[in-house]
Amino acid sequence: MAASKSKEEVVQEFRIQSIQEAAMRVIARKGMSAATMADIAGEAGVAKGTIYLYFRDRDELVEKTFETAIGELRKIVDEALARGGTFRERFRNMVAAELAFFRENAEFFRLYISLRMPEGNAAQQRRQKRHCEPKYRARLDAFAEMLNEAMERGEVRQSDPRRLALILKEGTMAIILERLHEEAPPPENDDVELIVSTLLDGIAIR
Amino acid sequence: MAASKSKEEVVQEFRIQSIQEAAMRVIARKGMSAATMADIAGEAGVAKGTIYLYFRDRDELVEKTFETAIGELRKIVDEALARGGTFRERFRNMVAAELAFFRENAEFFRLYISLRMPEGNAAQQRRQKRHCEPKYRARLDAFAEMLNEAMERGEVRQSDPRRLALILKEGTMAIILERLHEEAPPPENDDVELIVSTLLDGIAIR
Amino acid sequence: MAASKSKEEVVQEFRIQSIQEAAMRVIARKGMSAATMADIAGEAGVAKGTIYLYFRDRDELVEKTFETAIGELRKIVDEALARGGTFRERFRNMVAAELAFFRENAEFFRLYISLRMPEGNAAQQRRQKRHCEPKYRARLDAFAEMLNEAMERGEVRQSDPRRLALILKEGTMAIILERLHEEAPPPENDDVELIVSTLLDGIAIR
Amino acid sequence: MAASKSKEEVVQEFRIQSIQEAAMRVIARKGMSAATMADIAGEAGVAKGTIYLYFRDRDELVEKTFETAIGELRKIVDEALARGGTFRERFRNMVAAELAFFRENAEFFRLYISLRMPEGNAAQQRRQKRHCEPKYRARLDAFAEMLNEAMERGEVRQSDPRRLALILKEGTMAIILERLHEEAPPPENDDVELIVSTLLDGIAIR
DNA sequence: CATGAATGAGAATTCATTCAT
DNA sequence: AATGAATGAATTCTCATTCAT
Repeated sequence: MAASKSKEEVVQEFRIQSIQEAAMRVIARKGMSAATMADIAGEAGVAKGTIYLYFRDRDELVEKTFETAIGELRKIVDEALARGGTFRERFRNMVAAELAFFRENAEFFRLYISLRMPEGNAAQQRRQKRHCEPKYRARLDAFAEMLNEAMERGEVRQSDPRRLALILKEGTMAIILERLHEEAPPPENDDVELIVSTLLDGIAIR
Repeated sequence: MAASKSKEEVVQEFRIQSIQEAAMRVIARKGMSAATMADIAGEAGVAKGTIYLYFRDRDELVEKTFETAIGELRKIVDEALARGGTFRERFRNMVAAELAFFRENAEFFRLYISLRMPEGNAAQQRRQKRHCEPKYRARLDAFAEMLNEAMERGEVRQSDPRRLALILKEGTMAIILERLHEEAPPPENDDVELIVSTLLDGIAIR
Repeated sequence: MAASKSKEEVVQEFRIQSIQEAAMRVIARKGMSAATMADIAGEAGVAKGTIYLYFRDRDELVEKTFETAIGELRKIVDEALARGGTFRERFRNMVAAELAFFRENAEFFRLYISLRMPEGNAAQQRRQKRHCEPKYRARLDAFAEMLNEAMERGEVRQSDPRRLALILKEGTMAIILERLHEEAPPPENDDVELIVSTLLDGIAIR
Repeated sequence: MAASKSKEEVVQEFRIQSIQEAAMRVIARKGMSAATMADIAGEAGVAKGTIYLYFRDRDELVEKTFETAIGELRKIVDEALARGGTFRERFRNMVAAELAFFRENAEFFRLYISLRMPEGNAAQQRRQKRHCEPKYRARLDAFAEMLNEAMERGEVRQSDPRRLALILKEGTMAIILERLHEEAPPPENDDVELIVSTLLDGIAIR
């Protein structure tokens, strides 16, 4: 009834985590289609067959891996938003949290970007099937809701909240991506300020 | 005006174009890794072997296809920018041109998004190698330069032009992507206005 | 005496040997270029993919197979030579050993003959690359050295030992080849005597 | 009735000869299986399709090419033998003629060597089918006959003439092959003498 | 006649998945 | 539970041959 896990469950969770982390690293390094099960098994330090004890097939492994990773990002962002304050403060906290997350999960980034791909590729046979597009959508809707509330409070001007959410999210993401490429990116806070002021205040001089 | 092409050249260009268009369609439909040479040949209405008369291997086909597609986008955007006017007008023209391009090349979109992936996947073995990341970068730099000039003219507030370019481009792209998903997207002009006013004027109420 | 092999090593060696023997049989039967990986796999009783667990590609399989086969011939000939005696005796032993080897490895013969092809086919793209020409050369040099010693002992008249080695080796080989063709070749010993006396004593009547 | 050829026949013969010579050069350079029809057409300076106007398929081209080349060798050797004299003289003339032929047709050599391969590869599917093995056999038989006559005249000691022919032919060929490899081969006459004395007088000191 | 672009059967190679140990 | 050798379907690529121009 309580939360105590049997030793078997602990081992099992550890295995699952190791394999997912290995999958993330390998996919990040070699790309979605070049990452083979052998690569992932090697990176995880297990035999190929072992992966199939925990995941039905390659698709399930990739899907679950993405879900787990996004779940973590979600937790971090939610915590940032929960700290309350004005919309500007909450947006700043969110951006800062995302920058920090990707700093520590740089490898994951390339994965994440492909998450945003539209689904609809009906017959997409082998790799990279449905995956967690839905998760990304859900995250976005939550952010749109936050924008909506801010509009109602008069903090943000009236507009389609979903579209604003997209612009803000992707604008932020663009900077995160850029930082991953840079040898010596500027201090995180500078970029947080740049993003917040650009998106909240615009770039035009009035 | 002269420079007339021999019939062979015309035929050759036509073939190359047919194959590239087929490749775009198939990749858009089935995804980068599920698109086989057989699929592409079938879609193009030629035999498998024929593709190898025009492209060394699968990698070259994909690479060249992307380059061609980006080249077209570039042409369209350059024309929009050449129409001059204030920064706001030029940005509006550019956004409108991009929206129009993707409206007519919806299938291409999914390709384009993967273009923006960071390189660095050194050993990425087979598919989806270097590709045209550089092209995307070059496009971005041109836009950053335009922003820089606008700053010097006092139309845009001082900031890192490269970062602003990223935010504006990806913010725009996010809306384009969204439109591709929507059953009945709003009039293009509405979205152009939304993007321009959001990014130039910000979303905050002062 | 110790150096006992783990079971895995034994199995691995067995597989390698099976595949190489299958390759020899198939190449002997169908010729170098008509022998496909599917043929070889079928002959070996394994799946196509299995071959690639033990050999990088077709070229490596062929190369290694030849090397192994020549190594065996070498062992047999070396044993014959080690039995010592006059040059005539040693040559006779060598010839007899080679005849016996090819009797039991008739299939291998057609392979062997192509081994002797000159290299220099620099750009030879796919099949039949460098291969074991060097091995054949090394064997020849060893025989030339034996001739040299015989000259110093006064058993053989002075001449270029390398050229003599060539004539003797190829003269012997010619008979071996002939025997492979014949429905009912004469007793091996008769041919051994014919070769030895022809090459040592000449055919002219003085 | 006379020998005069129409212009068409002359052109046709010229084409056939060009293509065969190209085939010889390419096969010599790249090996039997790596030599493609495209290679040969390119070397001959004609289109691929043109070859099929003169040869049914690749097999016939190779076969006819070999036959032609061997025919030339045959003519040269026959002339040498026709000069008469003792067996020793005639053999010397023959060896000298062969050395000279291969000096001027070095590229052909690698072809020739593969001619001597045993047939019997029943189902040998694609390349390198029956070919002119028979021609080589016929040449050999003629030489065996010459040996036979020399035996009857008491110039050569009694033995199986066919086997002697083989040893002499292949012994000679071994030296020719060697010369093709050497940067600076010794004077042709030295090798002629070496071959003649080795094979007629033997190498043993009595 | 000559051409060479197009073809497509067939060969090499890869890799997700299974299963005996 | 874990392993990794073996599998074979699926894929890329080659090249002899054809045929419309």
